Amino acid sequence: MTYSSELIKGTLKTIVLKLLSDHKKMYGYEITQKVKELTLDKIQITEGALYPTLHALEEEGLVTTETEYIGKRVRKYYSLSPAGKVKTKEKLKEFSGFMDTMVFLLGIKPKTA
Amino acid sequence: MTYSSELIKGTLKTIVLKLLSDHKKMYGYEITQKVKELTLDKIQITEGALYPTLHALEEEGLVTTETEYIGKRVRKYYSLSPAGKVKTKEKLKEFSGFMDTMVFLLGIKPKTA
DNA sequence: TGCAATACATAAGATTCCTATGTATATTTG
DNA sequence: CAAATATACATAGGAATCTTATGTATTGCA
Repeated sequence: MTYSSELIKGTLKTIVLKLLSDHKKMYGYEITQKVKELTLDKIQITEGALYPTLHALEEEGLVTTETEYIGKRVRKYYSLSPAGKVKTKEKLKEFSGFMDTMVFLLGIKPKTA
Repeated sequence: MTYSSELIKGTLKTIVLKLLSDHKKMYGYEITQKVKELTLDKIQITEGALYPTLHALEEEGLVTTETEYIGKRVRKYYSLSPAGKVKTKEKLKEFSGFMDTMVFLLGIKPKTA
């Protein structure tokens, strides 16, 4: 089962930033697989969504890139810039607050981890 | 402070359905005010988003309407249909699951209410 | 050798929301 | 009492974000 994609909307940048803050350095395909793995296939990031997002993050100066070759195949690694680290904290805080609000509004009992 | 609207995307229908399930009968403007009130202004539903959504819910057969006149001013009440009640439960369950997934993925500590 | 996986990328289209605008009535306030 | 604000509906145009589809190319495996 995959969550209807409308729920994912607006959260992709936050997810990517968070993963980069945990792993220092990741490439696009790796990010799609990591999300799949961590969410037990419940969230699938499509490449058509991810790559433009990564390019946007780069343009915003939130990530830096370095290209590496694995044999003849190119791999583009992304890392958080200092501004990206700040932005990540902001995004996580905002999302956290949004969820608290939604939990209250919808009367949902969160799984107390 | 208002949450950046991108986060709200995909949740509007769920919010409306939930409010209708709590209040039996509400009109559009009332819904915008209720959300504002319950979220302490943190979530603002614009009319440009709400009315088309209500019309969509009606077309989908999830709500029924009745028009009332307050003096000369029209008021259009919305209520959940049986199918709407079922859908509400589904949507809430889905959103709840999505949040659990996101909490894990983003390493967020939910406010244990 | 052919299929699946890895790895990048973009274009066209769908969805969902916001901003702006429009209409009209009712209430509050200076 | 006039003007501003609040109530109450509605839609069109545009922005943002994602999906689907497509394209290119390399690598691993059966």
